[in-house]
Amino acid sequence: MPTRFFNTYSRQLEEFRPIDPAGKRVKLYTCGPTVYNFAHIGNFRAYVFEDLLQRHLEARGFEVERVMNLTDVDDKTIRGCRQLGVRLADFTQKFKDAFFEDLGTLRVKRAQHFPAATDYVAQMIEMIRVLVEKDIAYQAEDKSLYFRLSKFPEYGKLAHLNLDELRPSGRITSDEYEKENVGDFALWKAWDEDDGDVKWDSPWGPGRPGWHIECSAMATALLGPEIDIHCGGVDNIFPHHEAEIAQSESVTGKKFVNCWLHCAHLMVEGQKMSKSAGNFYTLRDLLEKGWTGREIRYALITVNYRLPLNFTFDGLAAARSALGRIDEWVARVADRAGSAILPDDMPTDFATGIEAFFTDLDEDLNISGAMGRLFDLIRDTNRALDSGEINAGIAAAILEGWKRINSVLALEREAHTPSPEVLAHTEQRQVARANKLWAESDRLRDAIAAHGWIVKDTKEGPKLTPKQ
RNA sequence: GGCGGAGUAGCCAAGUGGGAAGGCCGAGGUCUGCAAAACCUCUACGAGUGGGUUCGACUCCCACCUCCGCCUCCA
Repeated sequence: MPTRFFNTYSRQLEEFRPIDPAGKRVKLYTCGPTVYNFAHIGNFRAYVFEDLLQRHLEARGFEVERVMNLTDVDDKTIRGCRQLGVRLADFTQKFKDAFFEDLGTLRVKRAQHFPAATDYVAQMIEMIRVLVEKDIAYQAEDKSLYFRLSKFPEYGKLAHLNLDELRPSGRITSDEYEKENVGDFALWKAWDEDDGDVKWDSPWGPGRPGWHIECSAMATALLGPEIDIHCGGVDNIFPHHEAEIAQSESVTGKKFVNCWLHCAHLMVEGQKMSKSAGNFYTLRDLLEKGWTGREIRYALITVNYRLPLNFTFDGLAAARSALGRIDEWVARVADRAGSAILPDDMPTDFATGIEAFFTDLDEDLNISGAMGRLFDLIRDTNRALDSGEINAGIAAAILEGWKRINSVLALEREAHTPSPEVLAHTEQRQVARANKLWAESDRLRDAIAAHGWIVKDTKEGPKLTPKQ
């Protein structure tokens, strides 16, 4: 069964085929953060979705070359560094570092390239130069350079907007009067006083690149003129991705992107996330409230990317419970597998269940379906474990299946090893229990708990589980 | 006004022209010194509303209602 994705461009499910003639390498470009603040969970929804995409493609045998850019120069970063009176690079570095730390917390696999816009200004200038040469870019009275939309009739096709029908909104303000056409977007912004010392030299005078050209330049510089998949949030479709297409294709003459994937917005407790509504959360805010990275990952990843995601604390609690169930199951299967290294053949029901996890993801990353398969597998194997139908070899095979599934989900609990002290307490407690010294047993249980472990008495003896 | 997305149990949510997945919560049970945990079982005669097509509609068509997004630098 082929992998299919919903291409924003065609608004249809399309079979995925890489440009690579060998059908192996996949070029993936994902719009990254603007590093002017800590990223919020809405941002991370997109990055977690892209991570699921990358991991699933890899599980399907593709070699993914991914680029995620860092926008480290734009209006907001400039405003931020000016307010603090620090250099732009110093201002953004703090948020770059935080961003990578957050990606780690959410177990997002690292892209091969994290280009920073400020390292690619030369490439941006070169692209603009070509556009000027082709008479597609022009310099306006304000010294800035703009993209001449009349030269790119395709503009609007991704968003399915008819430019002639665009309703003038309040967001088109009067300061755009220098442009030939209100829709023409900036390629190069001429320096002005508000920019402080943030400026680069160019053939058209000092200034800085426009936002859209940043992505075009970094994408084509690192991945070449043709990209398999380009991702972002739905709000990037217009105008950002539309502009990327216009710029890149005007320069290279090639189809910029084969497949566009956009994830829907995230809401918090049914409301649009906003600072004024008091429901604006960075990842750090949630960690402070005691939630873990993988719980947040679970909550973000388990709703299909094309659906608006309502992020709630109930949802986080549900994620915690569901993860606990998975953890118990993994521990139980691993326990039964023991030291068995060579897996036996699984009963076919289990094997098909594991495969179904992946085939569900093949259909536009149907994560809900796939999670259903996983929980079916969990229930079925738990039942079989209860009735003693699973030997060590079969357990080892199931465990292998889980490892494959987890290579996509990245939701397995971190390995914890109990300290010698905890182990000693556990042993002493067994002695106390054998002698029916219940008070002593309970005291030791509390002592173990104080070290962060929960001891459970099972038929096979005491089991230690880390708290959380 | 234009374009697009979505309404399925208390919450999240999947698939499907013919038996309504799965998760969380809840109830019952098994286990247990107790507890906790875990595991098992159960939980929508009904799919925003009203029509239509059909032997049969949650699924297809039409209308309406509600919510959400984009409409020129928000993931």
